[in-house]
Parts: sequence; structure tokens; C-alpha cells
Amino acid sequence: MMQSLNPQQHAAVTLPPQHALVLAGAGSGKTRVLTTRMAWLIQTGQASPFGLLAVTFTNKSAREMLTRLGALLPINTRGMWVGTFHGLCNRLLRAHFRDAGLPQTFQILDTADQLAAIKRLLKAHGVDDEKFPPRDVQRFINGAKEEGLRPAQVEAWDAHRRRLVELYTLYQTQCEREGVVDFAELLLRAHELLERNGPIREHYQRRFRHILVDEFQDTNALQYRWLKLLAGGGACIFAVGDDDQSIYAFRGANVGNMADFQREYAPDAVIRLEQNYRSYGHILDSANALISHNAMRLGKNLWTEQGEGEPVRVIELPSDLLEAQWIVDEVRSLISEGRARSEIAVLYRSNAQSRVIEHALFSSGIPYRVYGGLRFFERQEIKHALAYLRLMDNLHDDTSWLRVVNFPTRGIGARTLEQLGDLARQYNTSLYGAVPYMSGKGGTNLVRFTDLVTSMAHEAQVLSLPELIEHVIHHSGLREHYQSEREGEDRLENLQELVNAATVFAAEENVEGLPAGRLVERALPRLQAEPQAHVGPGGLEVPAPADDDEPLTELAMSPLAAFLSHASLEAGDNQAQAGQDAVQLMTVHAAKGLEFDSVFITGVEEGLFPHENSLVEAAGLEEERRLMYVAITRARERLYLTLAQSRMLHGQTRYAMRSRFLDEIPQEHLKWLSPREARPLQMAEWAGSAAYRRSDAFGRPSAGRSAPVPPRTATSGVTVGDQHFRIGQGVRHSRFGEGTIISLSGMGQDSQAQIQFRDVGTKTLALGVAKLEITSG
DNA sequence: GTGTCGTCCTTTTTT
DNA sequence: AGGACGACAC
Repeated sequence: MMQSLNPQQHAAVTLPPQHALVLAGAGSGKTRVLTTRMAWLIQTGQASPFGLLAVTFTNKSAREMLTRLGALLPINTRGMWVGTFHGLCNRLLRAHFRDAGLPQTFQILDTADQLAAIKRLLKAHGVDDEKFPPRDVQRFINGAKEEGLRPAQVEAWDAHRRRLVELYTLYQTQCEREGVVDFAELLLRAHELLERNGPIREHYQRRFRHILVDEFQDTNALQYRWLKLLAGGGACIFAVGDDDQSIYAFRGANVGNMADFQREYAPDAVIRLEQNYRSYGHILDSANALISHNAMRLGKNLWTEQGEGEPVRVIELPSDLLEAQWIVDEVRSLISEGRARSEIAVLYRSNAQSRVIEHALFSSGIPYRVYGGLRFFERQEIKHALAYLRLMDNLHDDTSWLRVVNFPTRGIGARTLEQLGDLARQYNTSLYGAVPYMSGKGGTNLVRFTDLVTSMAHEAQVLSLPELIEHVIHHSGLREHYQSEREGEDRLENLQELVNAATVFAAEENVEGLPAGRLVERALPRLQAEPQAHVGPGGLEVPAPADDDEPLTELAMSPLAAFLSHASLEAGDNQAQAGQDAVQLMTVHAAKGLEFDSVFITGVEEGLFPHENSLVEAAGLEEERRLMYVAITRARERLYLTLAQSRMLHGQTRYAMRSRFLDEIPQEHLKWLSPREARPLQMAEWAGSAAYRRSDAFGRPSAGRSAPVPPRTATSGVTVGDQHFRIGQGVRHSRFGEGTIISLSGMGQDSQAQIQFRDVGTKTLALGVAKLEITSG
């Protein structure tokens, strides 16, 4: 188990029981250390499998951890507390729903459900959604919750914010009435439960002697507090993370948690894993050099025993179309060299870039796979089916009610629902609860719908989970609806896939054949019927696990409720054509944690990567740099950085110069396939440049590629009045001082320039308005 | 209740 | 440019 660990990995794995922070660089064997540590703790008898808690951010990494652990030790990992923050909190709340003040059947709102709930709330209270856009309200509420704040604790320093706090309060009341819980609420509730309930807190504090955290740099304030609370009884926290790979600050992750952890817990051990087993030297050194430009770091330098390998290839092309075409040609030659398509990744900063690349790949007939986009459980037809199922569990779930009350249409219109909503408010009940108060024509259809849902709920007491879903799809009219819809073919297939998913789920949970709605008593903490000594892989006698406390509450959940949680917490795969050998397309964010033999990082331009929206603050630029660091370190053997001088964005052609990140990598690691000029090339120069023609000498097929296509615009500049502006030009502004134009967009009087000023940072100015003096270029 | 037209927005995303 | 969503008309 321990063989072939390097000294640092070995030290981390065998650390005595104490708090520890492991700074694990990209490709340094982080997951391996985490799982081997768990196995080691179990095997040496320092912990029982259920005395460990391991927490991750994604279901995928939780699964991987369990799989690897299962491979290391002959134990049944089922029922171990290994999961995502949200998954574990859900488990906690299910087990102690009463103490947490939740109904037994509480359901989980995903982001879209939450937004719908907020829209409904705003409408019901006549809130001006110009002044309070639902998305902003959502962000405010989630932001507060992620800071661990209830409405009373949020500072409201002006009228607008006071109103937001009011809305937060109202939203909370609505959620409670409906028995639903959003993602952030899972964490906050679980935290409050542990904080306020001494016996429960002490039970879990006694139980989990070892808490292991993956991707610690991505934790937010509330998650960190949750961990601290859980470890408050003397448990050891083993936190693994990489501050250089923190790329989720924009959604509340706080890298500062790493430094705080180091300070507050004064961990006796900070271990750095700096040997990289993934990339060749030039790639790794490029990444190191780049990230060294960040000021806010804990510090770490990756090295490799592999040779320096090939230099990083860099190429600048006249346009996004040519960039895509060039990539496709290069991909084709990589494939013809015998490389697997699935080992080639094309990464981009923003999703908007994928279209052009997809188009080029498609035209060339190269199979590709795009990550991101709609996931299985987020599909419209699936959400409809799930809404029926949720109503079966909880008729007061207004979100679900509204989603399907008139889908398929059954003559219940907006007016009827408005009336119903008024009544519900009047009698302080759910929409379902308000049905008896309805009179008139609208009422009869509503009663019919209510009967439908109640009869389905009856079936839930008889039918198994897959049977129930089949029943719902049929009797709700969903099947018929999609059969008659022109493009309903896929949707019908997905609905069938939902039945399959439920079959698999029921088998995994051992509830096959049991009625979907019937409670299944299970003592979750019990892992094995009879804890006994095993013989470990090394012939080691493994002591019987320590006797843990009996659970305070047994988890009682119906197969249906369990399936619904599963659907909310794990949105499912979002990949088309899984399994096929295809070129991988994804955003840099989505690539985190993955690795490929060959990687293309596209759009390495100022304004795009780093993204212009991040340039307003220094912290933003550092996050962009970390993002580039993550991108570079995905590559094992070959790395390409590509950039385009012009690019279609939001229906406008934009011109940009190469990313500053390119200048932060020492040239010795780079091999320019296009001329690297002190200033960006003019397109006219480019089209005729010898370097471009020479590019065929690099072994790419020149056939199939047309001669250099003239750019869509003659020069990369705009003319406003009698002035002609170009990228890279020096300018002077009366107030902002000296600066350089780093990007241009628009035409004539409407054009804008992004200017990097020497003293005041980057500004975007309207050229028709701003008075600029051209100083050079 | 459904279909069409216009308006708005557009960084990154998991649970 | 292109998609999503909301307002309006049939």
C-alpha cells in the first residue's frame, strides 16, 4: 500500500494524529495521498472506517476516493462518511430532521428551482424586479448563507440592502412553509444543528476522530466553520489543497482559509508535495514561472524527474476562425501520429469560444465531446417527472406544484393560479392547501389535478420506485404529451432513461421491490454486521474497529425520498457521446483535476485570458493567473498556446493583443510558430509573412488549408474622426495619464478601447467621447 | 393556451 | 451573433 510513495507523500500519509495541511501541487499525487492516508489510519487501527469523515466538492471525487479506498483495503466502503459537503449535510439533516426543524420529507432546491421560487416570491410581494432582479436577490441570499448569516445578522446599511434582507426573510419563510431547502441552506442548517444541539454535536465530535478535506482552497466561510465545529471535540483535520489552484473565489471560495487554518490550528505539520508526476520540464517550468508572478501565495515550486520534453508551442493567428482551423489541422496531425483523441484537450476561458472550434472540428469530421451544458437531471422533461414525484412526497412543495399543475396542459391558467395563490396567502397555506377554498370553474380542474396527484401518492405505497416512475410518466400525461410533440423523441428517451436510473438506484440501495413511498429503516452508521479483525494486504492484522457510539437517530427514508435527494445533489452526467474516443472540449474551470497528453489553451489574449472583467482588482488578475496555471498543468507531453488577433464576440469583431501571461513565461520554454513581435502584428503584414508560409515546414498538412485568408477587416484598428487607433498604441488622457491600448471593439464613433494606464489601471473608454492624444505606435 | 416577436444579456460553476 | 425569456396577439 505504501510502496512507491515519495518521502513527502509518505510523511503525509503516516503523520501521527494531528492537524495537518498538505500543500499538494498539480499532479503531485494528491488524491493518492488522501486515500492512502485513510487506508493507513484504518489499517493501523487508529481509526475505524466509520470514525473517519472525508469531504470533497464534487460527487465525482467522492466516488473516486471510495473506489480507491476499496481497492486498498478489503472493507465495504458503503455507508462511510465520504461525500460532498452538501451530501454529508443532507445525511446529517435527514438523520436529525426534527432537531433541525425540518419536515421529514424536506426537499432540495437546485439553483434553477431556487430562482423560480424567488421569482414567485417577488411577484407575490409586488417587488419591482427592475430594482431587484431575481438573480441578484438569489446571489444576495446565497452569499449571506455562505457567510453563515441569517437575515438578522446581515448588515443593512442602506434602504436597498434593507429591502434585500427583508426579501431574504420572506424567502426563508416561504421555504419553510413549503418544506424545501436550497443548497446553501443544507450547509447552514447542518451547521446550526451542530452548534445548537449539544448531544448531537458531541456525538459526532466523538465519532469522527479524523476529518479529511479535499480541495481545501475551495472552501467557503461556512464550510470552514462547519469543519471547525465538527473537529471541536479534538478531532484531527487533514486538509489537502493547493492555493495556486484556487479558481472559485468568484463563487465564494476563500483561499484565505488555508492561511487561516495554518495560523489558527498552528498545524504541527505543513507538508508540501512538490514532485510532479504529470508534465515534462518545459511545461512545468512555464507554469512555475507564471505563477511566481502572484503575490498572494503560500509558496511552492513543482519539479519533475522527467526530462524537459518539448517546448510549449505558441502561435498567433489573424482570427478566431483561423485559430480554430489551425487547431483542427494540428489535432488531425496528432491523431495521424497515433495519439488517442481522448488524450487531446482543447481548453478555453469562456464557453462562447467553443462554438467556432466545434464548428471546425465538425466540418473536419473529427469526433469531439463538449463538457458542460445541460445535465441529465436538469433537463426539462426530467424536471417535470421529478416534480410529480416530489409532490407525491410533499404536496406542499409549491415549486413542484406550479411546475406541473398545468403541464401537460389541463386548463389551469394563470388567472386560476393567481386566485389560488391569493387564497394560499390569505389562509397561510400552500397552494395545495388552498384548493378547497377555490370555487367556480377553475376549481374543478384543480380538484381533478389534486385527485391525480393524490392517487399517484397512493400508488407510491404499492409500486416500487421504477414502477412508480413509469406510472407517473404515463398517468401524468407526460408520455402522451411528448409523443405528440414534434421533437419529443429525445425527451421520451430521457424519460425512459429516468426509469433506468431509478432501477439502478434501487438496486444500489438494496430497495428493489420495496414500495417507493414506504419508509426504510436503516442504521446508517453501522457499516458491517459484525466488526471483526481482517488481515490487511500486507499480511497485517487489522484490529477490530473501535466501538462507536450508537447513532442517535436511525435514518428513515423512503426509496422515493432518497432518489429525489440523489437527483438534486447529483445532477448527473452532462456529456454527450460518452465512451467514444473523442477530442475533449471544455472550459479551463471544467478541466481542473483532469490531465491529457496534449492540451491546447486557446484565446490567450488580453481581455479574454485574463478576462477583462477580472482586471478591475488585483485579486481578480491573480485568480486569472491561477486559472492559466491550472490550464498549463493539465498537459503531460505537449502544450499549445494559441491566440487570435481578432475575434467575434457579442456580434462585434474585437481586436486584442497577446496575453500578458505569455510574457511572464521565459522565452526559453516557448517555441513560437508565428513571429513574436514586440508589438502585435498587423493583419496585412501577417497574411504575407514568410513565417506563416514557413509554418508548413512543421509537418502539418498544408493541403486542405486555404491560403492565408484575408482578415475580415483590413487592419486591426479603428478610425474615429481623424484619429486612427490601434492595439499597442501609446495614448495620453488628460485625467488618467499615459497608457497603452490593449483592446478595441466596435466601429467609428461607437468604438471603445480598453486602455492600460500606467498609474490608474485598466479603463474602457468610448473613443467617440474620450479625448485621447496618440503618443506612439 | 399557444405561437410569435422583440428585448436583453453574454466569465468562470458545483452542490 | 445567438439564445432565453417575457410581452403580446390570436
